[in-house]
Amino acid sequence: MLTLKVINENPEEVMRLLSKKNFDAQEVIAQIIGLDNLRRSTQTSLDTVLREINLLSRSVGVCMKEGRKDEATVARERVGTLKESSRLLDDTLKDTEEKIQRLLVTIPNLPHVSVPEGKGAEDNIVERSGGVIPQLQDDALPHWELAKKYDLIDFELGVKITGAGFPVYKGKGARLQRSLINFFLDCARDAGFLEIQPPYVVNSDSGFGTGQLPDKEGQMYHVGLDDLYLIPTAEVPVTNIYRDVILEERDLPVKNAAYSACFRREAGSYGKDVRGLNRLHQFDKVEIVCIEKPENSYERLDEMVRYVQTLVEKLELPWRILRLCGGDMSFTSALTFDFEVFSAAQKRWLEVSSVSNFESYQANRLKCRYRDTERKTQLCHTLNGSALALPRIMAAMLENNQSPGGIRIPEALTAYCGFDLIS
RNA sequence: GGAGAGAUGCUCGAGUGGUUGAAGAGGCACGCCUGGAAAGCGUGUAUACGCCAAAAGUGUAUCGCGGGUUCGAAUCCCGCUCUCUCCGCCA
Repeated sequence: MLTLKVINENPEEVMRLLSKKNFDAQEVIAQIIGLDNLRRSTQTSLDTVLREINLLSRSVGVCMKEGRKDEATVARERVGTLKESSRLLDDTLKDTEEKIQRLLVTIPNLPHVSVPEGKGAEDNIVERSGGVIPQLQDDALPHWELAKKYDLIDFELGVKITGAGFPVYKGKGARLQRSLINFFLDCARDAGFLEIQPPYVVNSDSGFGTGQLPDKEGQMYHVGLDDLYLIPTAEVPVTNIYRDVILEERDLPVKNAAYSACFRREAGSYGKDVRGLNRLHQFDKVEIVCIEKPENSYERLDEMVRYVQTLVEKLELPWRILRLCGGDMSFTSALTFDFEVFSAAQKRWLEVSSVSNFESYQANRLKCRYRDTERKTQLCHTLNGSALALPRIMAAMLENNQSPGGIRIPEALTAYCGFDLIS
């Protein structure tokens, strides 16, 4: 969430930037500023009353010791009346703080200046692209047909065991999954990321810290009995490592990478978009997370984007990078680059990665700070990106590399999976 | 799941009602000392919010979390969470 400081100091600027995200902040900003003024004045009054109570209480002790009982009684009675007003002020303060908090979390992050104007996906800007889109034979199959033909993935079996969106990978399909995970983790380590194996289930504090709660509650599977959530991405547990943490400047940047299964309810999805591997309730992903000093965070974002690019290149997939427009960006992001690979049989681009700088928006929720050179604490910037999500990589790989002789495995992976052809 | 013990600052650890944000030790930082280092000595070492134009300063809150008793709570009472030990179960 945004800090009160930013809102108080530049309300006009905040509103102007938010309009880029098609968010009209005028009313909520006015409310917050009003409530914040109330909060300040209430705290000032409360502090004054509490101070007097403290002084009087101490004097009671002194009076009793010196035998001045009458004075002590007077002080005691005075505290009694002050106590009542302090209770009222305290109620007002807490109530006001809660209201401010509730409003703050409804405001999305400010977009970076380089974010293009736009309403939706059609306004995203292609930043750069690479690879070669293969010319497939006329009877080329989409990946769900290939998966069946070569017995790589059984979607119906998943339906039986769990439900739609929980595929069962078999044989070379399963081995390919495992290879991709190891490949991505090894690449991340070579690029300087520390490998983390996080819990797949998190508490609500963690859900709040990264912004899934309260607004996106319906997107996560909830384990009611224990009030825990299945993670929608490793971003949640990994970023929450740094919740309520004050890092030293020398610790930055933090660069973590984690594989996890990801669970998403994807309520409301349907149709050809969700066919096969295109959208699942459970999938595998390697995520990279960085914590960085504010002045370096965009440089770090750039590094992460270039890193992800090396992955799609090694996998020999046709790719492009989109700079998301204001209207298509997530609630919490300041700048996002999406990676898409071309799935040649479906003849469409599939999103396989999203790399974002959240600036201090997540850090403010997380209370993730660092001590700068002047020993002052300030909020870190947090960034993350998929590197990469498996299913659509698998889809594009199967489709693009098919030929009458079978499906070719890109060279970078053969050492990991132990075969170079699926036939 | 059953029984018991506990939770204090970066760490260890004292503290059972009255300037205790918290003794002491360690760690860390800076300074002195040294040719350099060690040792030694000295100083400093939480966070949040408020007041102040700002710095200096100052007020309030925080001893797992929430509530209560009291003029006053780290200290007493209640609830919750977590950790540890023993038993049971178990990959």
